[in-house]
Amino acid sequence: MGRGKVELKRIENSSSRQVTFSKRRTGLLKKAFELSILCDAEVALLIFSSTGKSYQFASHEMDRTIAKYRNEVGLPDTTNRGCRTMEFWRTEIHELKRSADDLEAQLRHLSGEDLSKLSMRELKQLERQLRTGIERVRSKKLRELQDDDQNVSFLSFGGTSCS
Amino acid sequence: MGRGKVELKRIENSSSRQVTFSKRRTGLLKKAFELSILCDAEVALLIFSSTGKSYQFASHEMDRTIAKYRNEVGLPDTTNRGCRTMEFWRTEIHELKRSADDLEAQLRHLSGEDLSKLSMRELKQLERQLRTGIERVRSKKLRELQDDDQNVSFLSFGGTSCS
DNA sequence: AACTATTTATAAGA
DNA sequence: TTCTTATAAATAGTT
Repeated sequence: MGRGKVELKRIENSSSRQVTFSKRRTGLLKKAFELSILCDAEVALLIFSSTGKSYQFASHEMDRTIAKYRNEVGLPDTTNRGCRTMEFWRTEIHELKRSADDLEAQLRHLSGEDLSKLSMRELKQLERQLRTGIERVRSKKLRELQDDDQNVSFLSFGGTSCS
Repeated sequence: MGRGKVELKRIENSSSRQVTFSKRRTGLLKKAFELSILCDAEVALLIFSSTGKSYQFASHEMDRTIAKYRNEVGLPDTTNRGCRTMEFWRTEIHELKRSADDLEAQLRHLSGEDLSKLSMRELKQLERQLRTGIERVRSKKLRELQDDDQNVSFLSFGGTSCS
């Protein structure tokens, strides 16, 4: 984005590299922040310049996010020697439950329940989504039936040749 | 960037939020990668969706970058008690994630995706569910519109009486 | 650090 | 999910 396209490789000119680093670092941090807010995500970003200066962003407690990562990867967390406080787990579970609630609300909406809080815009979107869904289910059904027909044709052809 | 400006706050509509998460996550990972290449920087990025799914990028060894961070910040290494039940919590979280995955699968089915493993019986059931849902959404929409009409009638009656 | 011409990212819709 | 398109945002090169 800018006056010219840039090849994806280390910028050789040191001062250009420095300037680009500064601009893009800012942009990246901003976008990490936006993602965490808009999408309710947990984001941690660590940046070290080639000269060793450090910059970071964490939507939640940095250590917590790192702990989650270690947990995910299956490695023991070196911060706490593999142990975490009760609070960490409590929060983790609470958040997962919250998102499950969210998913359940979506399911209710798609079943046409609990619509009272939805705006007209959301209702329209929901209807579109349902239309699409039903469309796809129908065409899948049709395909299945056609496959069955083919089987039947094949079988009765065999039968005919035998009689 | 897009057809409209977006307010910087949690996107309420859950499926829009998911779509935005998917797009922006991709963008963010890409930019993290580009920064590391163009500017010869060390970058680590951890992202967790609200449903607990994890995504990451590391230009170098992730642990190395995290270690650098810890070194930078100074190791505040909090004490750790009550960590014997770690396995219990791990399992607990694993199960919650599994049930979230389940819910997500159901949602995909209702959106007509991922139908390949469903039997004809299940497809029929799904179609019925979708029919019911769309019916309910439509009647809700209708009621809303009728309410609007009433408001409009009321307003124009008022207007008329004033002119 | 500011300025813009351009490129990129992405929101909304299909 | 993936594509398309209109628009918003980021940023490369310049001053």
